[in-house]
Amino acid sequence: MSRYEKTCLIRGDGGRAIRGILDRVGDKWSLLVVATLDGASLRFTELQQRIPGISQRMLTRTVRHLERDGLVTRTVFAEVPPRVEYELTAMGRTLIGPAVALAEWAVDNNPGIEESQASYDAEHP
Amino acid sequence: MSRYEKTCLIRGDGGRAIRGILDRVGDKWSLLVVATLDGASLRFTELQQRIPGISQRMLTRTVRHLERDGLVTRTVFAEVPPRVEYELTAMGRTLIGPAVALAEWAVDNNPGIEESQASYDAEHP
DNA sequence: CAGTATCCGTCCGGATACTG
DNA sequence: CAGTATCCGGACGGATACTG
Repeated sequence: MSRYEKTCLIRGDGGRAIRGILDRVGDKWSLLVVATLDGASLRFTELQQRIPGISQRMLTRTVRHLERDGLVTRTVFAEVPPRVEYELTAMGRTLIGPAVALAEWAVDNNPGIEESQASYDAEHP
Repeated sequence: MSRYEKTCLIRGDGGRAIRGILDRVGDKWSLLVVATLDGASLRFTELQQRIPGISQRMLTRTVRHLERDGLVTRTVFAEVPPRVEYELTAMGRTLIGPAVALAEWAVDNNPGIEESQASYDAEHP
């Protein structure tokens, strides 16, 4: 596939593909939840403990969205006290690859970006 | 690098890396602008014409952010009428790869996601 | 042509309190 | 334990009008 065909994947259909995925996992917590569930089946509280700073409300919302999109399964055990386990689906696991690629890019380029921001801010008072 | 080390790239530092990149290009238009500038030097109006639906204001804001982050160069020609050309920087071009990977994932999995959403919505009235 | 300026509605996300 | 309910501030993004 040529370079042009590749960027067409982004621009295709007026950017619908990118827009769709960013609407799904472009928010503050989704990719973090997915990465945290990689290879592990975790309960609500465990998930919350492993994701510093996330509130109960936002964790609930995030896992609900991920469940609706078919990226995460939510299993309720009929016990007292209640137990709920979250796990990645097969589709959810396939997201890890692209997400890691993006994270690698972020880590590699953060220094350059911050440098650019600093000089931009210096020149634009 | 092991799978675990990979997801650490996402979760590392409390998710700072992912958070940083999504704050940068996780908005509605940034990746679309980057993809549109791939391999082309374009003027403001050309850019706007190739990105259906973007307003003058949002295009201005988006290219300014990308310029500040060092992903795009903005070249002003001292002419009348004014001419401004936008181009990807070397760093900007390196973003295309990971972005395309994400777009590919989006295209491949959109059917599955929409199916999951439909059945979720059916079961949760 | 390539922007700025202004207004404005909506959604996101945090804080807090309450519950099956 | 695993949520829900409510309130709130702020950022995002669209529409419109104006300008060097």
